[in-house]
Amino acid sequence: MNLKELAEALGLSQTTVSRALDGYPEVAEATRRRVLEAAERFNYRPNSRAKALATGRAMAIGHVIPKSKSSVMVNPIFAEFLAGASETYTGVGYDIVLSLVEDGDEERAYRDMAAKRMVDGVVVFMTMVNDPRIPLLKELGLPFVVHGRATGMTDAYSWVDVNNMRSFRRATEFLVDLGHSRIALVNGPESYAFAVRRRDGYLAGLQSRGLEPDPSIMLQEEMTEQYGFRAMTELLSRPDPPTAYLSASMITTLGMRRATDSAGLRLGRDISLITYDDDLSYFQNGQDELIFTAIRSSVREAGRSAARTVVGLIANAEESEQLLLPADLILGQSTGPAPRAAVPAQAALPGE
Amino acid sequence: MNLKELAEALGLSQTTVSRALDGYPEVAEATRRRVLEAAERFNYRPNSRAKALATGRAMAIGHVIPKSKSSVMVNPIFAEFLAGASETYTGVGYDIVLSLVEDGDEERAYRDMAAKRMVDGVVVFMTMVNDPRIPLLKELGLPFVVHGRATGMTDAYSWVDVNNMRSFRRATEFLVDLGHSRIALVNGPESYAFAVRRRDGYLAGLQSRGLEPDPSIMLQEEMTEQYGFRAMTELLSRPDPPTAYLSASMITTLGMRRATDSAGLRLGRDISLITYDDDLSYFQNGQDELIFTAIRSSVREAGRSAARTVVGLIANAEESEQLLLPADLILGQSTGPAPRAAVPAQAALPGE
DNA sequence: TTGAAAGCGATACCAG
DNA sequence: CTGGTATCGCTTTCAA
Repeated sequence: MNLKELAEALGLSQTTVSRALDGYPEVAEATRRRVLEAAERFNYRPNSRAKALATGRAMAIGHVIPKSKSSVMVNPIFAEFLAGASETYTGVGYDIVLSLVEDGDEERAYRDMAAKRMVDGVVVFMTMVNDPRIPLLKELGLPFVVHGRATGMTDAYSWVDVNNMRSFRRATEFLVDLGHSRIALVNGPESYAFAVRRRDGYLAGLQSRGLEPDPSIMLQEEMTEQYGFRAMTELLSRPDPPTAYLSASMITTLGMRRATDSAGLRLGRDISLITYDDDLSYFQNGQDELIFTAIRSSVREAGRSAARTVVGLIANAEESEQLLLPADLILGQSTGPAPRAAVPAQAALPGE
Repeated sequence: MNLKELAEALGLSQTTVSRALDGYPEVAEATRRRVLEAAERFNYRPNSRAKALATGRAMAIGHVIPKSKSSVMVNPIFAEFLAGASETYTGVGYDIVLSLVEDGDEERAYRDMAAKRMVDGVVVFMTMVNDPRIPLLKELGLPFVVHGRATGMTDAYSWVDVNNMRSFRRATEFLVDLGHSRIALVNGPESYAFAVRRRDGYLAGLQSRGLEPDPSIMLQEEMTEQYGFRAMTELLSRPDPPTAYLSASMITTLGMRRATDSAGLRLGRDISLITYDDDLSYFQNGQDELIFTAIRSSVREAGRSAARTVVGLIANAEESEQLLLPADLILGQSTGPAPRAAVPAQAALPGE
């Protein structure tokens, strides 16, 4: 059923039917009711391709994901972000176009999207230091929002981020306050902006407690299980292994736990481990381990916000928003008998 | 730059330019070269919305994902499948439209997709026993391929699956042969078709080794970390805890490992654990744990195949393919000194 | 308050 | 081999 047929069935012109459906004010109330009722009855939906062509709006947002970084897809953070974004999109009638591209094909993917007009805007993930996609998208004139913040950029652009720096600073301080002095950082690659911020937070945490950083226990690599396993195995085999660990991702942590098992060590007793995107419920279950829930809900909100922003940019090409969400940081310790009170989230500080 | 402008710049008609670009044979070789060169120079790409309207092909495939099952997004299997599918899609010029929907809104999501003509076909995930989406999509006339197989369906439909049943049978037999007689099954919800097949494989494995199943150690639930933790904690607290465990997903296993840690037990020494979608590399690293790599590569191939099939269905609405991929099952044991030889994959048996 | 008609940017049929 | 023109389904002036 298309507009023409619907209009014929109603004995009205396409114009009137279209207007009634889109809520234009100049259509008589009785007519509108009749149209709406018929549309419902015939299960009519406007053809989105024709609509896109006529209005110049595709009503879709592109999300380009470099494929080799397949860890991204497995990342709970990514899933959470996308879930949040989709909440917003469905609310305003936008669709998500997913583009998994080979590394190196990213530029072409964006150029294609822009030229083919499949999407009205894009969301950029896994932002790099000095990310080349930002000037590229500016050049293409494709509205975009960045999840994370590129560093070393002079241009203004819209971004949404969670407070990685503060999360890692507080986690580090927390571990120091528990008595740890050798704390390893099992970070993602510091070519990513978020990894740099996490490292900086870690360093700030050490410094605030008067500890010197040891570069030999600060690792960075693509966040896979294998990496976690190798890193932990190697660290534990040292003469003076760290007693506490900060892990950048759940997947990496999975590998680290394997290594811990292999070494016959027990988390929470022999060593402490804090994972960035881990889940709080274990702590509530009285699990014998340190838990650090930084972000699930913040990331979901970041997704919503990014979606709102990109949609706003499309409507008004001038707008440029920047939003820093506090990571809802909750720390727990179970070596004591009772759960520690959760540390309340703080408002974001400028520059963090 | 659009077709009209490109044609004007070349002093040719839109028709000729269009034909040259799409590789029609009747255009002069010299003209074609000239057109191609100009298109390249002006960075011209046909507007996909206009093309879709004119051809009746959206050149996009929809993937609808129920949101509450957010575990799906985190599932490595899902990521792998999507990566495989996208390889095929990019090869043939299709895009992926992702639709995360609230549970219960699924039917509406499919109806929308069909009526709005955003996509030419869909891929169905997390297939249920007697999945209502299959008759729905048939009714809508939207070409589709199912990842997994619904049971209890009489209609023919296209599906791609990995051999869940055989994987779990062989894993079970493997554990029995190692000397285990109490093997727990930490399964996904048996409302999903794949979970039923896994259970059946598990039961077949026990039976082939002359063991009686114990329903009290066969669990099923949505595959989250929390579930893994709770299930394992509970099982370990029993007077006669199982000595071996079959887990349905990496995420669930993560929770199970926590519980194992809490209980002060060590995998590979005190108990054995096999995870469906786990990674082989640990075994090769000499990790002290049983490893079961069933599927990553098979699932990627399943993704490719599903994409090929749905694209084929769109081209030829009569076609209906069904493909069962063997799970590339590799078992290892590290209690002995040397890695066991990998068990070679077998061809799929009918009915499995 | 309603309708006729001109696009939007491609494809594809029919002539030449 | 090349070009004119109708068409896809909708939105949006412009008239009535």
